[in-house]
Amino acid sequence: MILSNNKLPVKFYKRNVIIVAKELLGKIIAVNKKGKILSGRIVEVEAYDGSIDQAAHTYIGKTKRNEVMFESGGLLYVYFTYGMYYCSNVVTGKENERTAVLLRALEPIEGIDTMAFNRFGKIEISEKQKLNLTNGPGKLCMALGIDKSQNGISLIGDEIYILKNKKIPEEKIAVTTRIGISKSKELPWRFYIKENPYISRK
DNA sequence: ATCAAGATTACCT
DNA sequence: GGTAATCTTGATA
Repeated sequence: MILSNNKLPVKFYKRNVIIVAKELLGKIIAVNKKGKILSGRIVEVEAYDGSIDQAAHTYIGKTKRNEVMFESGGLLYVYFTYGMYYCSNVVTGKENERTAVLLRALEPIEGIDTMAFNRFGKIEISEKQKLNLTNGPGKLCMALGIDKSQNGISLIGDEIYILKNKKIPEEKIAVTTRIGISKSKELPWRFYIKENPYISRK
């Protein structure tokens, strides 16, 4: 059973997006749906910074869609993309810093049966399907039941929160360019835990 | 009003 | 490797 009295404090989030991105690796994100807990260990993330990064939604300035990213750190930014998927981000930095960390993959921990149902419509899944449960930004939102209604909620609240866990040492963090973008491709802002089988791809 | 692009995924060869 | 699915968003008129 995951305890919810060990949440990361707001201060954790109000720092530079690259630092927060790396430190989010290994932490536990939990969703509390009417008392039912779904949780997973964060194993892959990407940083987005609207001040210099053309791939960030906030690069163009504030819009209705991206306004949550302009708030100060500690909120969840959820957006809808490709007509069918949601993606979750952790807002970082100070107000108007317009930075966030995209959650790209989790290692499922608690509520795996519910996640399996959310993803595949059934509870019994193979080992192979288990690896495919939360290994992508759209997949993990589907598994955890995250949608637009959670856009802007506090990560210090009771519905969605992230728990403290020991820091992943630098030598176990892989650094690469980000996936699925066409602008600012060269920025090395994707981070994942080396050797982890639940990452979206090598 | 119309349009192109998109921080993706599943399924195909 | 490639591509269809599916629709919101932001830009342009």
